[in-house]
Amino acid sequence: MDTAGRPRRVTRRRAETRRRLLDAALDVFAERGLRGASIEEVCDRAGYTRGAFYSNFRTLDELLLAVSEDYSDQILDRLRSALLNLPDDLPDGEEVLDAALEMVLAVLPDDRRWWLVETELVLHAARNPEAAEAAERLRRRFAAEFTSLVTWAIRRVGREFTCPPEDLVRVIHALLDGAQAQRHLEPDAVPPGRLERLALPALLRAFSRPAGAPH
Amino acid sequence: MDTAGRPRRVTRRRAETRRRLLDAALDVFAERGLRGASIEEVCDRAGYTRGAFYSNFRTLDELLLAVSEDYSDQILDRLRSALLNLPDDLPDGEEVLDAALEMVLAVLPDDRRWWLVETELVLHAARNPEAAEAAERLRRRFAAEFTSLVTWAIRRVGREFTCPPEDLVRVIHALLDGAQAQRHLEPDAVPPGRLERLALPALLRAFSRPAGAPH
DNA sequence: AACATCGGATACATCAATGTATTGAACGTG
DNA sequence: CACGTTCAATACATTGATGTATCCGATGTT
Repeated sequence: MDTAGRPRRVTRRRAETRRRLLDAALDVFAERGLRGASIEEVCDRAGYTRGAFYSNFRTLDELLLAVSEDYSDQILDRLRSALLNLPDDLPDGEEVLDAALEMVLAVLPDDRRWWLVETELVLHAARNPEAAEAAERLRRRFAAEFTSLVTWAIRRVGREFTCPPEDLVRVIHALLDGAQAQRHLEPDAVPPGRLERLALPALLRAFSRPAGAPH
Repeated sequence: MDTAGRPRRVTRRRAETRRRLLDAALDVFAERGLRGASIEEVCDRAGYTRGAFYSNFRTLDELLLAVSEDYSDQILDRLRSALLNLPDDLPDGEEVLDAALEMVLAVLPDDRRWWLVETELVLHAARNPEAAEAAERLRRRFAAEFTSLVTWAIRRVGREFTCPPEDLVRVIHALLDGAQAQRHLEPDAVPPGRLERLALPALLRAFSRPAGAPH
């Protein structure tokens, strides 16, 4: 009924239903896309009828957004714990960069469903002003957190930026996005991490330097 | 009726109808997406009824592919003529790279519709085996042509690769893709060419060197 | 100019999905 | 344990889109 209404308290049953709907939706959206998915199919897979859906969400659009928030939080958690827990015995000099990079790559999800759904959300937001606002919030939150993590890691690794951190993060983000797409489109030609290992070391070295080094 | 049938000869009228349908479809797919678009809306905008559609295509999927082929050919034409007509008075040394880069950036389309439709096709292909095959062909054709253009330009500019050309092209492609997405999602934060000018010079210098230079 | 073919318009039958209104069961609270 | 509330199931009315079968005007050929 209302998702923006009273701060309805969530019973156990409700939480469980929502969880299962979100999980099912990730699958269905990945397979069929936003407009290609039907409310009924999501409910079927979650083991409910449409009644459950209408009791928890108003539209498929709203569900897509919820799925995205949910998953994106999971990614941030993993990234955070990977970067904040870099081992103490990192190698010295330049190799430290590559070591840190490996840590990050290891923790980034290679989930095809997520790629599909994220892309779907991007498209949806690009077309729909209301969705755009919500997606923008999500994106900002992610970018802010990501930037601060990268900043922290660059320092941790004994380097400093030679450009605004936001710029570097944008470039990294762009590259990760594009690489992800190629990987999923041509899995054989582009094994996971391939493009990232090619480009990121060069970029990181171009946009940061050992701390205290002369310009 | 048949798109794979007899090589039906195209009358003037037919060609015109097809053109207008393709143009209308670019708009409609951009606004609504593949599954969100209706055959009727495409026809309305093109100034026809659904009869015209069914006489030229079998499904919306087929139309999407046709639109993509059409537009992608246009891009290749522009790229080709830009790169093959680099001026004779290019600057010397390292700046030649930047000069060439500017030429390319100037000619790449910044068409929001195209970004939307291309992304839509990617998603569609990722989900649909039959579409995947067709999209794959398109992609290959583009990549091959693009690679040979870049290779030509790198030589033309007095440099040589320090990695397989395909790798560099993939990295460039990934970056262009990701940058395009950011640009369209946050037009204010990411003006056209911003990320490209940040990252590409660094990447080009990392993966090519002046011809004949020592390793 | 007459004719055969082609291409697009129209009418129709069908279907899948939606949102709402209502019901009955599960839940957890006192 | 009983009661009131919450939640999901069900039934129903409605809609928008699809594909086909048919028709008629446009096109270009001899």
